[in-house]
Amino acid sequence: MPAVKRAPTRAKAVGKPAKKPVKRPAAAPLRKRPLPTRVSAVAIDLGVLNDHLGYFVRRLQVWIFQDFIRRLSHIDISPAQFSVLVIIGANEGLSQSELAATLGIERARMVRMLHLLDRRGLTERLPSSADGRRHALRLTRAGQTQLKQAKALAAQHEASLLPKLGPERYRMMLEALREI
Amino acid sequence: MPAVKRAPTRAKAVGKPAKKPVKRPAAAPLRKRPLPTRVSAVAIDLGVLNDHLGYFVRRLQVWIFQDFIRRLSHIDISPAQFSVLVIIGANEGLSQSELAATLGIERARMVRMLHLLDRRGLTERLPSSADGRRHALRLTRAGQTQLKQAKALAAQHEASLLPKLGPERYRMMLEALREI
DNA sequence: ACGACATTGTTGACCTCGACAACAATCCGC
DNA sequence: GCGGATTGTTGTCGAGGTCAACAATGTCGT
Repeated sequence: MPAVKRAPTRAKAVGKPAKKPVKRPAAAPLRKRPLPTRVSAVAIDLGVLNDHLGYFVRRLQVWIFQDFIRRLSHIDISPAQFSVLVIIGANEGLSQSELAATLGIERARMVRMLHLLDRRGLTERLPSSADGRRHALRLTRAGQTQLKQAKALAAQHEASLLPKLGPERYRMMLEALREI
Repeated sequence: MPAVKRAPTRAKAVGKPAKKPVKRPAAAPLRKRPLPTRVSAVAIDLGVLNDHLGYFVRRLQVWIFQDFIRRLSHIDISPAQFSVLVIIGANEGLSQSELAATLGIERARMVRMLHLLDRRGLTERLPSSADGRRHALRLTRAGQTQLKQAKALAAQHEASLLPKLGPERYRMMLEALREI
């Protein structure tokens, strides 16, 4: 009986000393008669996934983000960070809550993000004149410079989407999505 | 000087005993003159984000997934799990690698996902007849039943998108995305 | 037939991110 | 002046993506 007794790979490497005998087998015994496997290189059927917008939107989003991340990897700016910098740059003095709500990011998450951007010297949190609770956000000089570079790279990224998606499809989708 | 000395919230609560004095202040000293804050309820400018397809695709994806998750919360099936069940159901006997590649999920991730679905009794990993390395995947009886329910709920979810996005926009986008 | 190499499934470890809960400081309305 | 809401903050949990290492197995060239 070949197959499937291959679990005990590197039993106890560095884990904590006390930790149960480790659920080694992982994939259960499974002792049934074999199955014809797949017909090999035959295209796999997506089934009802073909009728689900969410599936395709997800795939497209991941694909777009990968290209974006790759192109901005030089300056180490993630899509989320880019959106934060853009919004602050276009709305100097807004609060963290407004920023978070605009981008659909949790307030708590935004705190840590801004903390990082602060440490990198890209953003500032100034005391708000009217409201002692708020922080008025703005870009530092360095932040403005960085944002300019990021925008240039992001524009290249965006331009690269056109041929890959088809110019008509691209414009159609962008227009449709803006309205939603 | 009010504002911004509010960091020391719950200094050391439950954290480990030895753990540095904790980077308490978090938001740095910042001692500059205030800034006019925002003009309050004025709509926030998205800036160049308006020209980035990725931004809107991301927002749409998150929005769609939230609805999906909410509707399938009864049976506790995530979008990723749903896609896995659908693919297995439509391609009985395929391998984990094929499945992972089809859905754009890492092989390592797929292992743990299937481990969970196995434990829930929805899927099975049978020894492949031809290749001792592979596992031939398929749904258990319970998995088929569960998938049927999930498909019904997912169809409701999908139907709910139509009015919210507009029927023409919906069909246009689904068609466009399928081709990519 | 044998050995180098590729594939498959698996585990461990790390990191990002979303979601909650709790909290101090502050503001607002009555 | 007091109760309740808002803002920024920290801690914690869990889901996922990524990468490296490994054992078992299969494949191919010679």
